[in-house]
Amino acid sequence: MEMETRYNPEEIERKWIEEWERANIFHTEPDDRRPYTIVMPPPNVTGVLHMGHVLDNTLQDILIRRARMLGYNALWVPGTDHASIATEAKVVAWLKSMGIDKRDLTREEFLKYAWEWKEKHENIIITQLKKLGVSCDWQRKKFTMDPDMSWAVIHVFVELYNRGLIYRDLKMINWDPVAQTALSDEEVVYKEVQGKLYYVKYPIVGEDGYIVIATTRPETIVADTAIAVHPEDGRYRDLIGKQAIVPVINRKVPIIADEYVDPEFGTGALKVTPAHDPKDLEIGRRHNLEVIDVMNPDATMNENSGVLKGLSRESARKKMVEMLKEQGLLEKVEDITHSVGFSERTDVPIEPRLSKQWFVKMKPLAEPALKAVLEGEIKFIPERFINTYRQWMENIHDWCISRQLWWGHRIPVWYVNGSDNEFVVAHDEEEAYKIAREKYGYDVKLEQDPDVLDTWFSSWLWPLSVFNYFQDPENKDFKYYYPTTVLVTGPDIIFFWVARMIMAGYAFAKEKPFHDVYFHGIIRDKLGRKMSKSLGNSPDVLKLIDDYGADSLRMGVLMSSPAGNDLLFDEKLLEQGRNFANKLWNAIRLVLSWQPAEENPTESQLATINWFEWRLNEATREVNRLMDQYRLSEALKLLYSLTWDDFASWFLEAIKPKDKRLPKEVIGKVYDFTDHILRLLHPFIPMITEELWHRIPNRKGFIALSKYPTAKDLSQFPFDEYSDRWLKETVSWLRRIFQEGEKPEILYIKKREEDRMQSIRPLYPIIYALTNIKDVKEVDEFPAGSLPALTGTFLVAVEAPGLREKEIQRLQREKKRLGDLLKATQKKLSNQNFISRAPQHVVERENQKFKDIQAQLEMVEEQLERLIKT
RNA sequence: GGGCGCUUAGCUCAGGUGGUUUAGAGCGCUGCCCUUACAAGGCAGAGGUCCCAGGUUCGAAUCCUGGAGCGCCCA
Repeated sequence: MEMETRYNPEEIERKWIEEWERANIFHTEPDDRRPYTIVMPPPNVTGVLHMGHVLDNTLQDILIRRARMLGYNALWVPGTDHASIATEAKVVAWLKSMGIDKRDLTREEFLKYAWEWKEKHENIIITQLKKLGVSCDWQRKKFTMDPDMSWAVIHVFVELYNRGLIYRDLKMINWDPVAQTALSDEEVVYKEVQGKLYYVKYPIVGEDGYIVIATTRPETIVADTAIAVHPEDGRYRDLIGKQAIVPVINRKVPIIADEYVDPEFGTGALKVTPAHDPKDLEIGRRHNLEVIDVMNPDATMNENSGVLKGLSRESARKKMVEMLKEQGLLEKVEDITHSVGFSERTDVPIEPRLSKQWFVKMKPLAEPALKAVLEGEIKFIPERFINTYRQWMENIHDWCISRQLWWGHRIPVWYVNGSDNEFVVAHDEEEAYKIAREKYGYDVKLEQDPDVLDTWFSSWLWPLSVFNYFQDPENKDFKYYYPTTVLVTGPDIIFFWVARMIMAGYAFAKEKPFHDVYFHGIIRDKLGRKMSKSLGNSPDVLKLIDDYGADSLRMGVLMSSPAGNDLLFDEKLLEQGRNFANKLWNAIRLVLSWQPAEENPTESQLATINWFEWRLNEATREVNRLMDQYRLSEALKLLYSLTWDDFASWFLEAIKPKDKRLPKEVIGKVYDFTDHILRLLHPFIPMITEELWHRIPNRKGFIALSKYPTAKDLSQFPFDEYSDRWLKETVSWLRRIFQEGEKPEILYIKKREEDRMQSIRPLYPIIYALTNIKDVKEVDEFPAGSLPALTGTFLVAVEAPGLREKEIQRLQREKKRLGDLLKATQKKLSNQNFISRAPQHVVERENQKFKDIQAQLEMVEEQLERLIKT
């Protein structure tokens, strides 16, 4: 088979993705192997694949592919999420672009459009995901609004309601005035913004004076129902119990004392607006204050706001400030930086709003979930996220789960005869009527709650519901695959999703949803900013795949993303991946250009094979160790240098024949090593490795289903890290000498302890293969006039008369370095504390080091003297 | 205000539980090479007070305390 000189991923990647799918090799059923299970964090059907998905899914694919190759029954369940609020916003915008107003549609008509939109976009994201080469079981793909998944959501609502863990209440919630729905606390993003602090004078009733309050929201003055001061605050003690007049609307309100007030902030006097601030509402409840709501759902001012009626919050603020100025009640305005909550989805300021919503009581659910993580029943990687988790769980608030939207799971509550307080909770309308009739008699009329549930109220059931736990808790998939092995996700959704899944696992199945949680970093742009559509700094993933190939993309994002650390994305990273793919391609191209010959292997070939077998096994052991600890990017870096440096630059160069012919048994070994390396790499870069593997003669099946290499016993090899270093440094040194025009043929090595000599002796023939050296002589003394050098921990020399001056300088530098090192070592060894307290092997090592350096230094001095004399 | 993290080469980052004789990688940089696997490459090389100050220790990039700068999460 001909191979291009440059690797071209496009066609090859497409081919193997199709082949794998055709052979359906990633589908599994329960059997007697051990399971290794991952459920995919489902991407939204709203979007396109972004860099976060690439990282998240690449990590999962690496884990699942290696598990499969290690002999586990490896299942990766894919799926998509309906993303209630985000999708509804997109559909509304889409309708608008067609000239349709959502308000002109019935719920049913709207949902028809929404489903149409979903079908189209779900396909896009799945196609994109497949392009990454993910090995999930598409046969088991789920969507959070599939009938069975929806049933589970409804069932859980009913179940939790019956357990007393779901309730409806009038509370201050986070209101998104653009999406016009309630949000949970987690969907509010706090940002520091530049604002103004307005100091406003409220006249005291029956007196001449004023009480001055400071506020950032003067438009809510029209909703004030009290002024509060701290009970200990001497400035205002006399005013407590009196009344003040709210400016503009001239309402008389009481001046009250409350511990909540911070005397340090502003003037120490607080305007109390129970309908528009959560803290004020608490104060209001403590003091039985009137609650006056002055806003409409779209955050315009309503009829209670008097002259402000009909204005937006922003215009109302301006108008209020003008009026205060006119009336001389605005004392001053200060600049202030304060924290304001914004909607995660629509990015507008949240309006705190009193509203009747559905809530989940979280405390009882959180308890076992917190315990599981603190006690290590569920492992977090990296561990530090346990702190984040604990902090949130220990201060958990009830979860607002109702959303004033149409797209999503409709709340299974039916109100009786138009009542707001009388309702039944049931799986469906039929059951609702049954329950209602029993409770209220036969003439009931039921009307279902129009709202839907928070998307995360379905997501938290994901690991349970994808295995159909709720409809059939004893089914064999669930029994076999649950709990899943590992969840791979970003720390940004630790509260939204991870914590709640753990709660759901214990609340329903009485068992954790996963053993491990692997948190990866967030991908940011070059400047460290989070990627977002509004910034336009999110690269087009499909274009990146077109330009570099999916393997290179996977490799690029992985090379610098250790667990939990953010990654600054730069297209340069992908060049590294692409260059690596090309290197691998060409290395195998070289291997395949060699022909087997009926010859005996040379001494050099045997030595090279022996050395590389040792290197390969060392690397294999290390890679497996790293991967067992989820240190995937470290494993990949190690494989990168194994492939590029040890295999391509050293092994292949040393074994490379002059005439394209290699002895049969040598070529067999080369194929074995190539096969071995491709398997090690396969989980990381699956497509190119599958392709190259098939090009090695006699490979059957798929590399994706082959066995992952594990290390052999290494005790038979005499090598260690020092011998490896000696080989490489000696060759580099010799190359430098050849570059200078010298042509030595004999390498002299100063004899050392026999076991040390044995650790490098088998490498001599490799030096013959890589340099012009024809012979190595182990000597007690170097010949007069020869050039010595220290390579690794050995002294070597060649005859190179032309380099005398340069070498004198080099040796002088070397002498100084060794002298310093010797002094440092001597100091250490003369320290009695060191001798008595350090572990014996460390002391021995230091002793050995001292002797080595001393011998080396003497040698260098001697050579230097000789060079100078001649 | 509370919590978590980061600071190592020009840039981006690795460096389990302290001890690897010389702290690493990729990119960038310098010199020489289009040597029939690969110029998306080869060979050789330069480049680092490991943020600062104390401390623990025989020994600290690594552990502790404090400080400076930066980032994230929660309130």
